[in-house]
Amino acid sequence: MDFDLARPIYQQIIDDFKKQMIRGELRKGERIPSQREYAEKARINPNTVQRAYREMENMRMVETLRGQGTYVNISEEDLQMLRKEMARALLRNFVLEMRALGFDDEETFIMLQAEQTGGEGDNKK
Amino acid sequence: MDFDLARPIYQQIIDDFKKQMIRGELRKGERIPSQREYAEKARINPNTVQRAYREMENMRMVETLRGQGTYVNISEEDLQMLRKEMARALLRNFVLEMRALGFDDEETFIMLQAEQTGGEGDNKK
Amino acid sequence: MDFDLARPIYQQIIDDFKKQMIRGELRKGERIPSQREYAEKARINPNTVQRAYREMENMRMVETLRGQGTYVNISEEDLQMLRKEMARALLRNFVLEMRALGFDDEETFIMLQAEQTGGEGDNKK
Amino acid sequence: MDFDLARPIYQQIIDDFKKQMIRGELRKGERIPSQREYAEKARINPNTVQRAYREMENMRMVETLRGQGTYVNISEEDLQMLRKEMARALLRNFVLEMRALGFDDEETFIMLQAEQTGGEGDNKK
DNA sequence: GTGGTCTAGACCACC
DNA sequence: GTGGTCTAGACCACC
Repeated sequence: MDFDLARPIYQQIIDDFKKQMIRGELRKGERIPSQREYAEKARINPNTVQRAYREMENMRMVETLRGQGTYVNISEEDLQMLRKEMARALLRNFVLEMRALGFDDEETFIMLQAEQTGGEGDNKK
Repeated sequence: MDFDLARPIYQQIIDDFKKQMIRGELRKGERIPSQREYAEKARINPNTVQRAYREMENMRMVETLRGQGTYVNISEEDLQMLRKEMARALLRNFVLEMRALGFDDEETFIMLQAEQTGGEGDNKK
Repeated sequence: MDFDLARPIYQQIIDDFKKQMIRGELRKGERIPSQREYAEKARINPNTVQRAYREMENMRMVETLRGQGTYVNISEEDLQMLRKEMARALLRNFVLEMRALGFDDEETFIMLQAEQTGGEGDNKK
Repeated sequence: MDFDLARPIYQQIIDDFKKQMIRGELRKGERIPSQREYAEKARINPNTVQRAYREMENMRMVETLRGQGTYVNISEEDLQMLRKEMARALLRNFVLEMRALGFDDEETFIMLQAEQTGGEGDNKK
């Protein structure tokens, strides 16, 4: 048996930005906090923030302008792809976990319905 | 922003046993590995294993016979409750995460269907 | 023949807190010493204190606020139950020990009266 | 706060013999096990047994005949004194503990009656 | 062999 | 400062 480790912080930072972008809380062209600012608020090492920002730069999620700051730089198209990817991962994991508990897809399906309506009311667009 | 920590090892051990019991791989009366055995195989400290075993003892999931070993001790009833609880947690988390990505329940519903049939074939009982 | 072992320290710690609560010396909402503080005063290992505190947490005798401390959290009702339980255990043990010495209940009864009045004066409410 | 240690084994041995004598299970003139025998059965160090036997010898509870064994040697009178002493200690401790739980003597008295009749039937001579 | 208790101490998040 | 997790290892009773 192997144990799950904590997801690396720099990846958690990236995930957090991804979610904000997907939710529309962070739009193309907007400035994200400076690395120093972020590190202080989150009380983590600036190097960790730098790594997250660098990877987002590589993925073209953001653009860094030397001496000016870092700006969101993601196309609507890429955003949609990202959104679908993240949903797909959630779905896949969910289905597998339910099966591991011995629920067949039919049951999972019914339970999802119950959870959605029971949870906290409707959530229609 | 707060970061996710690793789930404590002793809890991961408990979760693992829970899953094994739910799947019927570990039945009432069966002996689980000794604390030392487990610690050596998993290469973790015996104290960590002991904490997991002690908590399972407190939850009445297992029964410990000094000098003899630790035995599964969970009623069919409790097992069913456990199974439902774990499923409920999965469902709840899944629904919330999908909403956080901006999918409404209808969409989530449809995507689940797609995932189930597309994933790896049917999974009917 | 088996010999009596020392009652584990962590249980003695719990018993001590129970008694303080029952006597009203420690009331709901009050803070108990930090784990380190207790360990230093009693000159025992912090882990031993932590085990006692954790078990009290599990029993809902106290509530732990991370980074803040540990607070008494027991209902008046539970306190009364605890008090009766502890008295019952004392009584049961006392009766059995007296019988083991060959005193019948009548004799025990009379001796108790003598002890109470003779011991250190009255103790009426 | 100080913690209770285990009562020394040699004292536990002595207590055990005292109780046996008081109950009449061990009478004057009877032979008790050899030190070696006792140590093996109880799986304790022979030195510990020797200390217990030596102290009983000093108290004139037993008499040791070199090369022959150890024999109970206690007068009926001393036995009665011993019995009363042990009862007195039990009583004293019981009364104090009940008071510490906040029960007044009247209450203790009534609870004792309930315990005696409720416990396991009558125990009249 | 088995589990139970305890010490010593590291490292961490949260306040 | 607070509590939480984990390692390393001693020593013990019980089988």
